[in-house]
Amino acid sequence: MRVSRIQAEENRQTVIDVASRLFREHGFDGIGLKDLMEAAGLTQGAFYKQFASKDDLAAQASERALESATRRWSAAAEANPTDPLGAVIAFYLSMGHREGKGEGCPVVALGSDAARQGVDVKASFEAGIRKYLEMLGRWIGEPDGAEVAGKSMAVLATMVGALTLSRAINDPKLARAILDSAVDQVHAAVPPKRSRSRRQKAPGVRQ
Amino acid sequence: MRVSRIQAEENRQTVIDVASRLFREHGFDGIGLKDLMEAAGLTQGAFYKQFASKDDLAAQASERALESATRRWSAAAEANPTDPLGAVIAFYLSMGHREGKGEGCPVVALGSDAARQGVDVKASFEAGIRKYLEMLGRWIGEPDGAEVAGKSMAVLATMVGALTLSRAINDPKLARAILDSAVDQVHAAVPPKRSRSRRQKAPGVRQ
DNA sequence: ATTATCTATAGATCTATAGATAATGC
DNA sequence: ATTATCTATAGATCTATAGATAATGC
Repeated sequence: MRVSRIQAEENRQTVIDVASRLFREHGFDGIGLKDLMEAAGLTQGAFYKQFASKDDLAAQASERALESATRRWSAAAEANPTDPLGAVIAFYLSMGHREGKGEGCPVVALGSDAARQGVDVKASFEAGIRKYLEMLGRWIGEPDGAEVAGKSMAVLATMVGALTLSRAINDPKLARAILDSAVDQVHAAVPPKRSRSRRQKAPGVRQ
Repeated sequence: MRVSRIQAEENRQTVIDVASRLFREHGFDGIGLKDLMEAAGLTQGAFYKQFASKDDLAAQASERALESATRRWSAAAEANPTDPLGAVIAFYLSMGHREGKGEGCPVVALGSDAARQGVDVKASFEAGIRKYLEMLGRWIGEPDGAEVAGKSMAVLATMVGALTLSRAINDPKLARAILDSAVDQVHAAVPPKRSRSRRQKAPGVRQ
């Protein structure tokens, strides 16, 4: 029943991948080790040779989920180099993302859960969130560079909040209206490149 | 061991109140009926004379939590009639709110959990969210009234997202920066009354 | 000889139900 | 007589561990 080291490492990676999806779908408390291991093609007994505890897996699966999410942002941005922020906003604030919890943003799928977890899970989230902010900063960045960090934070908050709200309600029309409003607000807060510098100098406009 | 109808109804209300706090602290899956009932001063066996199931309590406790949250918004607004929105923003986007999950906004404390629940829990959240939007709309409302609903949604999204992000990370400095950025963005999107109409007519400024 | 995985299980906990108890409400 | 609450328990599930098994790696 023993497998090679290479296979064992592959199995470990599969467990993390599977967990990053199933935790997003059911929450950390909503799925047990038995189901997680079976979804990875193993039995529950193999778990503790690979991970110290369920919390340990939660931290590693969170890290993996955030990595996958930031990679998706990069891919969307690279596919649309003239408007990377617009491309990310378009898929993030979409009804498809609302419905695709398992492959979607872990901050929304597991944000409430993460707030109840220990430092390791929160460290995974913090690293991913910093990565999000870094990317946003690059796309929002202006010649003078002032307030870019703050604007990135506010934009990310709007995105996370809109998707959270859209998923907590039944009515798909209200959900879509919330997502659309968030798109509008981000576009207003970060004017498209062509007219950005002109708008910035308009009097009385903060941020 | 039997109590009067009045006392029984009081007990039921206590269970809902206690659950609205403990669910926010531990999540729907993070606390059992035994602990919930004991926190309300009863034993587990009394539960099913009062509620049909744990899901039933989850829906009622969500409703109660949202009612309590919208009441808190009203109170803050009435205590500061010249700037109700500013008053709500100030306590909502504060480090105190970040630390007070059990008495704080249920959309942030239970948003990820609510997305996995059935229609009843989501209906409780939807009603509370509509109430939030209605209040924001009243405070943001302009003479022409255009786009108020959309702006309310975007503001609520920014608030919910910023608090969610602040709780998912370890670093209190980053948490505070995120909350502060959200305050700035809301103030930028909704200029204070005195100068609102002037700012609205500035060219090139959307929303 | 080592070890990745398996089967089996300990011990705790979960939701839900059953039957006893004792006070209410008619 | 009714019923709100209690004690007790069924049956399922949870995390974690123990010991067996069989293939790897030396």
